[in-house]
Amino acid sequence: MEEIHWADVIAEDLLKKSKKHRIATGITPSGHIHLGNLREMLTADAVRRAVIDKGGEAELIYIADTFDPLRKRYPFLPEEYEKYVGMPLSEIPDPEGCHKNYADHFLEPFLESLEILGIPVKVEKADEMYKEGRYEEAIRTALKRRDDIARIIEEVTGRKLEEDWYPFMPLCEECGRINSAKVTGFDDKWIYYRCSCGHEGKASYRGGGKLTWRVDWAARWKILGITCEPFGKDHAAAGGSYDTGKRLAREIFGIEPPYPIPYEWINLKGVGAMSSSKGIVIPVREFLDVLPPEIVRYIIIRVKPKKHIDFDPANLLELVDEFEEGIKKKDRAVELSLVGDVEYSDIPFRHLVVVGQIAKWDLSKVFEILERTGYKIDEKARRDVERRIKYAKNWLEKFAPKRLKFEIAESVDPSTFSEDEKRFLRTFAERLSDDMKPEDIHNLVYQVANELGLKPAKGFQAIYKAILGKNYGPRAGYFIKMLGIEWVKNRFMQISCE
RNA sequence: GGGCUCGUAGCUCAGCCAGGUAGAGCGACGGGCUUUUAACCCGUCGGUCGCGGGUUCAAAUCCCGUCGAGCCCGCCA
Repeated sequence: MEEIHWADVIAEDLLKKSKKHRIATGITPSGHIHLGNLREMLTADAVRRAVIDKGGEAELIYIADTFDPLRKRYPFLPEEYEKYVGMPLSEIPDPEGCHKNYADHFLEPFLESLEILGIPVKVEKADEMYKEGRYEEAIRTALKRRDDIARIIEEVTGRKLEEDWYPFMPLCEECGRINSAKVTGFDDKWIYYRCSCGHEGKASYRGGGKLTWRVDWAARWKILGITCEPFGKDHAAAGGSYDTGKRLAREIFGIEPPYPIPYEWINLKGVGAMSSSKGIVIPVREFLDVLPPEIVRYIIIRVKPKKHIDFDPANLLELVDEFEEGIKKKDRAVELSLVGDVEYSDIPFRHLVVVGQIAKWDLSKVFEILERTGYKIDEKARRDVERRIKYAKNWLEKFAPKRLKFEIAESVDPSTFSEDEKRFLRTFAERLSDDMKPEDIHNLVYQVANELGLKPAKGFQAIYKAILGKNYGPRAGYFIKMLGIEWVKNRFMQISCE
């Protein structure tokens, strides 16, 4: 039986309702946006592609909650940022001074990442939406129907709202905070408030504050015409924000709530759930230097949204193997992960990691070795290797387990070699000559070992020990050729003549 | 207390939604390749599908219950 990818299942569902879809995503740019956040984007994008593949229309909207207050001074912020707590992210200066404001600082690299990942989004910044008055009607509705909204929230969550609760958070013009003022009344023109800083004032319907989270969410569905939205499991819990949003959408705003796609967290192996506030984070942008976009997409798209992902950067090779296997089999998850018209050659990433190290990341040497190891280097392969070798290098440096790395030892101590090993190295070195091919060199190991009555394995070990200080290493023939016959001879003689 | 997910081979998991003879990869074991970084090829071993009930001609799959693990329910996805 053929297995249907989860994105296709959802797309089918969506298309039963309508041909056209707007899928919403939303991440608060309060800190580095990380791999966990990315799940929302990729879940949405996989569905978008699936809908289009089935002949529908779909687009992605990314709502940046730039008007949300800074909740606390996160560990990565300087002490003086204490004073900005409670102010909207869009109104706080960039902690590193390189962008227009705090929100943009984290937003921009993220948007750059989305582009690399091939995720086309229409970006909406919440602060701008409020300031432009796009929320105006919703705010009026919400204030007028305060009692109905309160009742719904109380019914769904089982918690009691305060008498003076309003679904609106005024932005205090005195202290600049958006989470400290209480609405005291409203008329057609203004919303009146009293702030905990002591200030009393009036707020505009355009940018003078924002709706509280649960109401805001339902309101934006209406304003933007959202038909589908992935969201974290926290919102999906019974009595959570989706449950209230659903009723608010129908009963207050008169729309059908979007098709929900709850998804699970991504755990960093051995560390825990990724969370910007806890500082457990690999910023997405950084990730994309280490892995090609299609692999990053695959990490997430291969798994059903409701299953949690344990992500272990050190184990990536297996995943890449699986991906490369999937290309051949035209696996759907792989198909949904490929970006643009990238073409893969048949050279495994795993192999590039080894070859790159031998070639010391010199491209022409890389090709030389690849050809020697039997790969045909045509245009396609050339482009592919040029692209992926960079990732191999970065991955190796950042995430790879130590055993995959090797380095030429500066020097080795001859006294750590046995007589047999020395004898082997000396004989081997004497027989080495410049005109030998890698294959000849490889064969020489067997010849010499046999002549000396040693097991070939012993010979190989001696060679690696002499070059790397470890008893294993890359294929001996081309490795030695690569290093230069003279150099190897010298090293071996030096050890064996001590 | 509520919600979600998971429990299938030694390990990682697929299969469950649309019931029809238990699958893959890795590992282990055996063999091959003039061992090479977690290379390749062939083969073998390996599972009471957490447990108990129910529905059915037929259940890993659907229903009820139960045990165990993880996560989420304070406006962080």
